[in-house]
Amino acid sequence: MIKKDSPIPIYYQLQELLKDLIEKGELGPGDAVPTEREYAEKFQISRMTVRQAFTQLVNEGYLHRIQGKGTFVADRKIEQPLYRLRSFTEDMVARGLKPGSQLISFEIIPASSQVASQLAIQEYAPVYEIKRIRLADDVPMALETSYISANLIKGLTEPIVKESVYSYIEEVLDLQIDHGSQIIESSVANQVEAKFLKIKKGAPIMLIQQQTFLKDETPVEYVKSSYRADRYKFMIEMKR
Amino acid sequence: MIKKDSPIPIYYQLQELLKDLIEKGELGPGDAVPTEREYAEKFQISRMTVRQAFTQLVNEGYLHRIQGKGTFVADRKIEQPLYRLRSFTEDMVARGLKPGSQLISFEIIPASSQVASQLAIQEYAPVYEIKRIRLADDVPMALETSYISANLIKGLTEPIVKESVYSYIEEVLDLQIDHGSQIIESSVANQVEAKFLKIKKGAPIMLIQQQTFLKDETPVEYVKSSYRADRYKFMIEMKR
DNA sequence: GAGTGGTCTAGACCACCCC
DNA sequence: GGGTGGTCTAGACCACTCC
Repeated sequence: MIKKDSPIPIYYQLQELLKDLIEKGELGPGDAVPTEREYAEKFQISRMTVRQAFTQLVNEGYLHRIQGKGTFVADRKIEQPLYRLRSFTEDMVARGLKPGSQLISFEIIPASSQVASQLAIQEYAPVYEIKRIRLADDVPMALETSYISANLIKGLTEPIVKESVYSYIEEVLDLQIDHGSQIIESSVANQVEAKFLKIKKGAPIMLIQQQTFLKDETPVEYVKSSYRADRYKFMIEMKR
Repeated sequence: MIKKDSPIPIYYQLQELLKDLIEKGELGPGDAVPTEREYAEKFQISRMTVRQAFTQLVNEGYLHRIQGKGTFVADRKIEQPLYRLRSFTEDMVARGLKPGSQLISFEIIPASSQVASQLAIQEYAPVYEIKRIRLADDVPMALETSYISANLIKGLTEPIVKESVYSYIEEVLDLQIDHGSQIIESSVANQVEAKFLKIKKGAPIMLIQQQTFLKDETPVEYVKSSYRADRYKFMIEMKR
């Protein structure tokens, strides 16, 4: 179980062991984890070493400690909704709005240097460029341009884009979208954004750039969106 | 410097001492921090205790360690993802900017209905209202108004506000800030914001409202901030 | 009072970096 | 080789929770 003569640190072995138990569901949210002293005794290691493993898992949000009581598997109640990556459609549904979409253009173009760097591909490599107006309750919510590597995601067609790109990637191609990073900034609408979003030029907009990744850090998609500030707010929760 | 007979843990005292040095600019990005053994010797404490302080500062993004070389003040990073709830000061340090603050006003006022509902207190109950200009590298970054229930957080004074409200709450009052929720939206600067932030009226700003909570969901603070859009981006990572 | 996590000690050896 | 951080030990006492 724990190899003391392994080059892998003991605290790390214990950490992975516990993660496994949690991820396999053998320890569910709220369950008490064996005490630090129990693990120290069981594996004949120092309690400080057990603490080192526990501490990291606490920092990663797997466990929480209560002095005098014990160590418990964390509820992911708060953590999950905050960090969950959603498609536009999922986001709107969660907000109680009816999602909609108008395709403006869909084509394969050579990647610009910016897009290439975001997708970690060669400049001029083929990418799908998908421009859409995103609607909520039939009113424009955002103007969105999405870039996807054509060499990674093959066979994307207009009908698929009108359905759901995420479903195609996850279900048809069986690639697992794992995480995304977003950069959010404020700006004001230019002429194009004003026209498509039906707002005045100079009206506030929220620019969101998003990269999405597979588990192995391969970038899948790069999206630039301009949201109407009068209709869209971004909410997140964070742990101290 | 370090009080060994204090009820405040030694590792925590050392942590704050180091944070101060960094925030006051006495230790700049890339500078080597005294070694673990040096601190252990200097304060006559165990090296493990020094490590505990260092480890937390590494996790918070203040320091980074290089095996065989030493421990260094973290480099400036342009876009630092926010995984955890940070004070303005912590946020700026993580971005490699020097945080600063100018107090505009500090008073006790009766809570408006909006503030009362955010803090889960009665309307007209006394709250501290703290208005500040937040600086990054000595240039205005945000205009911030913070509301704190005067019945929950007693004894807040101007000198404390000029130091660190979070430290006061967490260290002196021994209340543990646990999580926060933020609402981010885009807007344009009004006359007041334009004046304090030294931007033009109508320039884009990012409005961030934040509630912070203790573990038992008691709201501690409600903050409304207007960030200069040309200087501030919000970055977050999310799991699918 | 028994058990838990929180803090702390005074060492030890290892892996790594730099001279 | 000398110094750094990385890991680990085998204890100790404290604060807290629960009974």
